[in-house]
Amino acid sequence: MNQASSKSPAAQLQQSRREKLQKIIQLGHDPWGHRLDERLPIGEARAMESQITKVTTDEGREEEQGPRVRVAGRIMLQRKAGKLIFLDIRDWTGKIQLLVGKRQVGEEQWELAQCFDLGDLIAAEGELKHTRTGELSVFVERLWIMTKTLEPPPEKHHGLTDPELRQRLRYLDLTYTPGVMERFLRRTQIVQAIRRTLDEQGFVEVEGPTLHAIAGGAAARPFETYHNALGIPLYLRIALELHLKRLLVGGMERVYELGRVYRNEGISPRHNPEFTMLEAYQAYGDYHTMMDLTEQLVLAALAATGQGQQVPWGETTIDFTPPFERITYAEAFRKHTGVDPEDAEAVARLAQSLEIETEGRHPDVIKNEVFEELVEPKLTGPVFVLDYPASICPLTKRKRDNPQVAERFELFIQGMEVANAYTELNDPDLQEELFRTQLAGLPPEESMARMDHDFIRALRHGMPPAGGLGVGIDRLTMLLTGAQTIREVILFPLLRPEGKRE
RNA sequence: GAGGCUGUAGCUCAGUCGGUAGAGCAACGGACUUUUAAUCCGUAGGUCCGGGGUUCGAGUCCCCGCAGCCUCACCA
Repeated sequence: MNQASSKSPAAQLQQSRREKLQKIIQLGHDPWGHRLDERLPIGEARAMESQITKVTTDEGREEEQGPRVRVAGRIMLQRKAGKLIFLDIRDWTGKIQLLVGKRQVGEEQWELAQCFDLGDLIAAEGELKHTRTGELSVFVERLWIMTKTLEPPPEKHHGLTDPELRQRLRYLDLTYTPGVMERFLRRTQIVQAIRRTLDEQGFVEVEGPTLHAIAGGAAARPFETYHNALGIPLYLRIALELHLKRLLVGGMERVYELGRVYRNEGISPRHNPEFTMLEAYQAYGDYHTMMDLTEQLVLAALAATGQGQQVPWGETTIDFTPPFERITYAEAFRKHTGVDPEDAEAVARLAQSLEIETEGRHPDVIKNEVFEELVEPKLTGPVFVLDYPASICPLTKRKRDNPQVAERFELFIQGMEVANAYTELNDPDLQEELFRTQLAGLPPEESMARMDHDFIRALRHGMPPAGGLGVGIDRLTMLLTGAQTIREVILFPLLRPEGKRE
């Protein structure tokens, strides 16, 4: 019959929008808009409600007089009532109703308003007053199209609910799913507060390399890539640690990096292949120094989100009242398993009952698997677990009076590992030995590849005794914003590529 | 990587026992100068995730694949 009926349904939905786009051009407007000065964020415009006064007209009627405001935003809702249109527009500070009357704006502007669709970005100027039903509104005298939209927005009351669509179409999720924008803005506040706190304490922020010839500093499978001109394989970094420690050697006494690391591993509600990590190193400190710092960082982040110290989390509440509980690894183990962590045989029996492989493995590794299985889920915290078995801590200094125990702590909240800190190992010979022990069991070519000789050389040049801290920013943000999955705090979590479209 | 669940209009969702694919919102046409998820009348819109199979007949049953979610595995 006509071309429209042969088009795809999506194209048919676009068609009326494209026709309106042409109409806007015919009316002499630019459908893609341009700079707009003197515009007020909607939140600020709303705050001017108090400036509205009541006056009595010459005819003796009482009416309102309000300030002139100019606002811009996306059309969320449109109600047409004859020669009157009510538009709800929204920017990232709030929502406000616009009242557009044909008589009030004139023929030309009225024609322009006929070209508006849900989702369009528009601007309006007029008097801020209340409608008859008391709704604060802009009584429009002038309208602009700022940007025409060609796709229909999501359903107006439910928004997007399909988690896949929410992640793929995050740009829609941000405006149409309640709370999403707020959560990501909170994430920014958290990161800002952490930077501010560190900066105030004299730390300097640096940017280390993300391409590593040797992916060290953590145990994780790296992403592999290749440099064409140099003809060498490279890895995306899995940790910030080894380069920051080199800077400690270089004399940067308080140094941190807040950046992305990449781990080529599984995806889960708590794992995304790329995530944001803070690592901070303080010369002449130790793990207790970093424990205090961690607490300060968490509290500063919390304060920045404008919340109290009781934070809702699912069905329960997390109590961030300082000081956070502190418990040794051994005590925590005993408390939550009922087994003496020193009793290797009892630990092994417990491990076997959990179907953990014990054959030919180091007792501390077995113990730690039991710990992860039975203890970590019970650490609702916030709780600092300190003094880890030395054999599972290859980058950590041992306790002076007990070389079996490493000066390391982890901060657990709701069973999640949020922070990890050490008194940093600075003995180059011991470090080299621990690397070798750690790598024993790996094929020789792989173990040589992982041995970072330059890092050992750096230690031989002298790294001051220091405390080092790592904080998982995504997980911390989850906890401070009530997000039950990491995908709710990462703007664009990794997804498989979309199949064919159109 | 394994198992379970899910996938229907742009969006949110129904779809009985296997018998011609539905609603709301959005869109389009019409009425309405104080609406609030506006309302009322009318119209149009489908690769039922993809591919095979069983059947007279498949959105529905079976097999394979794709994607998402959950659990597990991996994650010193």
